[in-house]
Amino acid sequence: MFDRLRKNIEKKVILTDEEFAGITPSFKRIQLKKKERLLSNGQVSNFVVFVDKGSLRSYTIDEKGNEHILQFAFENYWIGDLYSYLTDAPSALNIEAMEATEVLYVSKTDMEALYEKEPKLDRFMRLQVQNAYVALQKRLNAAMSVPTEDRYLELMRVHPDILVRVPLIYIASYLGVTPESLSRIRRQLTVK
Amino acid sequence: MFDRLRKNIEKKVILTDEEFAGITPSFKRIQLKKKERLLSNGQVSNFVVFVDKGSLRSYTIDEKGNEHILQFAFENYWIGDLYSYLTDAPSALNIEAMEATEVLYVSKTDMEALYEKEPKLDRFMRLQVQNAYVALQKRLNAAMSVPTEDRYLELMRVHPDILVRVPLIYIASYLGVTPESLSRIRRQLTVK
DNA sequence: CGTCTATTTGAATGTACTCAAAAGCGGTGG
DNA sequence: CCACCGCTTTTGAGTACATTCAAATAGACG
Repeated sequence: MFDRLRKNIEKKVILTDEEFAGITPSFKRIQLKKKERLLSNGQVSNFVVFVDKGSLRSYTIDEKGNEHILQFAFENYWIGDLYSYLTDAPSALNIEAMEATEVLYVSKTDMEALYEKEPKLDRFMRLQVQNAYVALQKRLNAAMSVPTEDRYLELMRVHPDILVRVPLIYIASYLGVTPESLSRIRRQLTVK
Repeated sequence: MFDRLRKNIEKKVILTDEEFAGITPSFKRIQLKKKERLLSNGQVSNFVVFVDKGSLRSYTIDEKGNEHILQFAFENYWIGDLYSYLTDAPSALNIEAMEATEVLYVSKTDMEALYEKEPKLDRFMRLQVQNAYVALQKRLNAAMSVPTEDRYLELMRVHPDILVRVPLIYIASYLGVTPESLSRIRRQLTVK
């Protein structure tokens, strides 16, 4: 039931069976249909979720109505809006299932209580955020210095599953280009 | 001597005089001349610094030899390479003084000892990283969805001091455009 | 099978880039 | 104190790359 969650946490901190059992009651399993939203912009992200099955994307919508994907989340990923979570301000993000998805949901209230009760989880989350920060910095740097084609190839290299699970329009949005441009880049690649 | 540091930490956690006195011996004051480097790529960033006076920039150099600025750090900023710090891997970043600068330097060894000794500092750094993450996410999103001109104006609005302290070439690099392009954008703005 | 969405392709446009050169500015040494 | 040197900023011209708009094709799903 919570195998995947435990394995994920234990990549960073080891828990006894008792400790883990103390955590699980705060996690609620939620089923999402394709295109169903976990968070809509304007709402407060007073939760965090762990993806047990399926996939989601978080994205903003600009004033022209264009979507910009910030993050994909597959099995074993954590997702939420940290800004909104920390400040209790309305979120600018939307978080939506890309396919039938199951997440383990913890409310902010429960999460803060867990941090108090189980310091290892506190440490776990700190490491989690640090890693996320590092990954984000790398991505920003790539966005500024690496051609779209190379970033596409790199993404496919690191996440070959994305190609089959995620439509091109979303990949294009994640890379910061239009679907048309990515389609052309792809064609160039098949020619080579 | 450490007034600015204390004020900075106490924006997030309150320390008694004793607690603060327990921390300061780990900080070493370092003077940097203009263009002098705190970190060169290839070195391990086994430290973190607090900027007490002056300013620095962190940047990468791509295979074409172009620089890409990731971060500016003025008075009251913390800077280092978190990735290299966490993993002990050689850094891809350069950190360089933009003017005569004074930083308060803590080695990783000392810092980890301080975390053990003073849990409040642990909490402080966690909040620090969380805020940095949130700011970075916002910047990535803006880079994808907001025109350069608007990002330039926003930067000037939030940091009017940058205009006078930082050369245009660095601002251009931070925004992810060439100096020529930013110069033209600026001209457009004066016409309007 | 039909409908809705995703992907591809084409043509015209625009935005930022490169390369080159001139003008401006600041700091240093004579 | 001024002249010079190096670096920054501006300007111009040509080019490359991604965008927009429009339309055709392909695929997915009920």
